[in-house]
Amino acid sequence: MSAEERHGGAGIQSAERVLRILELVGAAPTGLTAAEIAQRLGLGQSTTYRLLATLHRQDYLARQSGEHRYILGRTVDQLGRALQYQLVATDPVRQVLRAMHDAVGAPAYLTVFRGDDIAVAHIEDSAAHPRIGQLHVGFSEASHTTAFGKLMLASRDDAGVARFLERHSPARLTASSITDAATLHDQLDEIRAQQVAVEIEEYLPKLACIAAPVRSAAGRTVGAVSVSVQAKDFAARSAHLERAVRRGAWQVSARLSG
Amino acid sequence: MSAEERHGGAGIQSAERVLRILELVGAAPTGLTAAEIAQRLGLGQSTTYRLLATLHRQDYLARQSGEHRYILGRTVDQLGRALQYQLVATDPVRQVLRAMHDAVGAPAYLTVFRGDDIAVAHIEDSAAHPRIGQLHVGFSEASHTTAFGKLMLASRDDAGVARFLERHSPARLTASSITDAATLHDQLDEIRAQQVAVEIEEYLPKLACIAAPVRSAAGRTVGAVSVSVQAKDFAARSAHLERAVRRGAWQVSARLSG
DNA sequence: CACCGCGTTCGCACTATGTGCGAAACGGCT
DNA sequence: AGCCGTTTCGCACATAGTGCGAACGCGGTG
Repeated sequence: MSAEERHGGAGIQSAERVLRILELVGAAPTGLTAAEIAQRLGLGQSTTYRLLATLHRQDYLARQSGEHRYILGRTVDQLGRALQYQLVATDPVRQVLRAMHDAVGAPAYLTVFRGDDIAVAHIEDSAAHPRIGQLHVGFSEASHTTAFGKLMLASRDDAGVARFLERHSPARLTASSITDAATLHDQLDEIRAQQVAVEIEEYLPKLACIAAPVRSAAGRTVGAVSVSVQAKDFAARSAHLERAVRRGAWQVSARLSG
Repeated sequence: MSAEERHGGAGIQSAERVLRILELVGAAPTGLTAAEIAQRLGLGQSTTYRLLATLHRQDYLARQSGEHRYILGRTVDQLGRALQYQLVATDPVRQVLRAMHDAVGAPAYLTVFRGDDIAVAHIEDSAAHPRIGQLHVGFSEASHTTAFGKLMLASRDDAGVARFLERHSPARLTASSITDAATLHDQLDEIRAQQVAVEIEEYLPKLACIAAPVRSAAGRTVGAVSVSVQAKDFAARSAHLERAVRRGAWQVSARLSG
């Protein structure tokens, strides 16, 4: 055993290297040469070429004729598409979000829970009601300070929540962010009872968000539908918004099973 | 040496296994359990778990709390996005295609050359002028029977073309498809001279397509802009179409460099 | 033409690296 | 308790992976 972890020691070296190569090439807009990769990973030529050959064979990497640079290949595209598909942002689902957006006059979000991450699968907004903050389609770390983050945590049992908190210490984002585990625990229980999660200025100042759970055919909570509005408007509109997200989440769930 | 290739012998076994796992998981809409993966690959438990641990650590795979299934993780998303970015289908570029579509009243395509593959980066169409055939956004094998495929081959030297033909024997798709290497060679020369490629019913019956090359700042041909129309209309409109794709390709090239 | 510089492949010797097997620790469920 | 299935651990073996240096191929250059 050379280095790595002293005990346990998962981590197949050559596998890690291959994965790292993919990331390197992905991060380089115009690709990388074998030499550059070898150098950045501190590997010998021989080894590098064999790793690259493996990636090339499986079409994870491609290279232009003539050029000596490696770029991402078709298999990466396939994987990305497969993932996109798994995020269920299909046309019928988008229509639901659009209807929600039109009904409440605010940006509507579909998020999908993936391990400890939350994937924003789709955002339906408009010039009049633009998406807020830096929230964009793609993966992001889950946070207990967002309405859908709460929903995700609420879908777990105590042990699951504990495991999450071990890895993600509850950082305070705004003055209203919860940092106390007991308080969070209570709030999750209430969310489990109501099947709706609310967040007011815990994630971003001036903003509030309300989310309802999307379920798989088997009943598992797999994601959330949410809308975000100005915090000052929230109290007056909450009943209406709640009905809208509940309906939207239900419709999305139905579209999934169908 | 166990099996695999008798000589030479590229192919890092554990790397291949890791990549194969990614594909397996990607192909399974709801993910796979460790046992299923082990079984499908014919591997021992121990080994499988170590490979999975590696993928999990680097966030190529994720798993829901509670669930024992592995699903694609955030790094796959990142790679897919990086690739998308490399395909240059940015907003300004799309605007160019939209303008082309409006100008010629036909679907407009942006393709990017990637090794021996062609990636359809974007299609701009409309209800009145829908995209044709099964051509969709994503990777596909290059073919000398498409206008952009010809353009890609024309961007290579003789050796490069030869290498391509070794792997992709020129199959006849329609009655008009070229199958003779010498004829193809001549046509490629003409394309190099004109800097435009035309295809009439060589790929799909009743359809014609005209494409112009997109270039990188360095002058390399990196892709193509094209429009496809009914074959019977082509002759009468060809001058107009040619001007449109030339202008579009130029504009896209400029957007890339800028 | 002989001489580089660069990218790529080859051969080889060494042992670290990856492997399978079996046992054991978990965790849920009845 | 007992009985799943899942996951971790420990160990012994040799395969699979590694680095090094040399050879090959090629395009450009004085």
